[in-house]
Amino acid sequence: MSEDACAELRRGAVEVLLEKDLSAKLARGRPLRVKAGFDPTAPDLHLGHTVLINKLRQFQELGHHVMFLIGDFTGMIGDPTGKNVTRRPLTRAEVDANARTYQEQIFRILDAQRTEIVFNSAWMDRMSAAGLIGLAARQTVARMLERDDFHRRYTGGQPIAIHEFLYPLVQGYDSVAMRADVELGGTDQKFNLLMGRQLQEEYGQEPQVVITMPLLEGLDGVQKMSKSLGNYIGITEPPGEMFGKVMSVSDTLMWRYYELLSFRSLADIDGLKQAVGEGANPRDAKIELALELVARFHGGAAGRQAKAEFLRRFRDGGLPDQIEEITVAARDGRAQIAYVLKEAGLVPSTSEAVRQLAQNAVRVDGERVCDRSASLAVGRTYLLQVGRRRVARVTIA
RNA sequence: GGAGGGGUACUCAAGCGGCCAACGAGGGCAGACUGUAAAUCUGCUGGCUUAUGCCUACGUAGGUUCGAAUCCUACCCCCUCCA
Repeated sequence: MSEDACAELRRGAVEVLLEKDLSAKLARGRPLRVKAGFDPTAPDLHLGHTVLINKLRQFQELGHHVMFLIGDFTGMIGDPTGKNVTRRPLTRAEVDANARTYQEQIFRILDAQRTEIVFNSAWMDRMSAAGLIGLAARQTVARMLERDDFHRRYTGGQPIAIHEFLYPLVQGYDSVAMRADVELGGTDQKFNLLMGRQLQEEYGQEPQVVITMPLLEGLDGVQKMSKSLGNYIGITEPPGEMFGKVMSVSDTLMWRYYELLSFRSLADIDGLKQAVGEGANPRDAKIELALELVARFHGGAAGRQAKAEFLRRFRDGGLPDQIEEITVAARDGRAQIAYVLKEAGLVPSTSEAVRQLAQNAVRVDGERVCDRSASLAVGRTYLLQVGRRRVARVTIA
C-alpha cells in the first residue's frame, strides 16, 4: 500500500488506533474487512452521517471490503447516552423498512456492488443466555466505569441500568462475529470501538484498528448536526433546499464542511482558502461546495440548476422559476390582505400576517403593502410575497 | 416507606393576588446593510378578516376573590435526599 493511500485514509480522522496496526494490516496487501455500525431507528441520514460513510467509500475505492452493520439487535438496548429514555423496540418489519431506506441513501455514496449489509441480530438472536453470560464475563465493571458517561453518571449518583453495559459488549462482539479488521465510528463511540479490540483479543482474533471521525457541526456551527436539533442537511432533501442550506452556513463553518464533506484534495481546499484570504468572495467558495454536494446526491444537472436558481433569487433578488398558483375564495365578498396571506399558506396565521405587514415584509405585485386593512379585488390574480423566500401567485375567487 | 423540590409559551428560564399574552436568553421570522439564506445592527415572535376589541393560555380538575400563573383543595407527573 502506497504512502498516499495511507495519508488519504487518515484524512479527517481524529484518531487511528493503532496507526502501526493499520500500516501492518495494509502492508499485507489483502483487502481489509471494514466495519461501521448504524442505529436502525434513524434511517434519515444527514451530512453528519456521511462523514463516516465518505470514509468507508475511501476504503472501498482502495479495494477493501465494506460491511455496513445495522444494529437491529443493539437497537433494542439503545445506546446508553443517558439522555435517551426507554426506547420502544422496533418490529422486524420496521427494521426491514429502515434498512431499505438506509440502502437507498448510502448507495448514493457507496458502491452497492462492493458493500455488504449485515444485521447483528443474525448472530445475537442465536446467542443463548449462557453465551451472553460468557460474553459478559470477559469484561469487568471497573472497565465499564471507565467509559466517560458511565463514570459521570456513577459518580454523580445517576442510575445505570445493568443492561446498559450490554451495549458496548454486543457492539464489541459484533467485531468478533464479523472478523473486522477496521471499525469506523464517531469520536463519541471511542469506548465502544475499543471494546471491539479487547473482545477480539479475548476471542483469539487480531484486534481491529479503530478510526474515529469527528462529529460534524450542524448549521448553527456549534452543536453537532442532528435531526432533533433541526440543524441538519438531510441527504434526501430536494436540490434547492440542500443548496440553500449549504449557503446559509457561516463563512467560518464552510471550511469545516470542506474538510469533512468535500472530495476535493486538501491542496485544492488550501488554494481556495488562500484565495479568500486574499480577497476573493467567500460566497463563491461556498457555491462550489454547495454545487459539489448537491451534485453528489442529485446529479450534476440538478446541482447546476440549483446554483442558477440560487443566484437568480438571492444574489439578483429575482423570482423563482416555479411559482405556486393558488386560488383563495373571498368570504362575504371580501378578501382582506391578511386573510388572503393566511389562506394561501404564505403565513401560518392571520396574526402572523398582520405582523409581517407591520414589518414591511409583504409585497403585492412587487409593491410593499403595510396597511392591514387593505383588500384584494375578487377575480384578479396577484403576485404575493412575504419576505424574500415566500412567493405565490394568488387568484381571488 | 419517610422528607423535601418542581411542573410557565418552540426550548431554557423569570414572575409568586391586579400594571401578565406573561422579564430575560436561545431559536425562528422580518427589515436595514452587504460579499450569500455569511457577519453585523434593529424589530417582531398565542389565536381571531370588520381589532385601542374578543377568545384561548402558566401540569389536570375544582374552589376562594371584584380580580389568580400567583392563594386553597384534590389528583397526575418529574426530580433529589434518607431508608
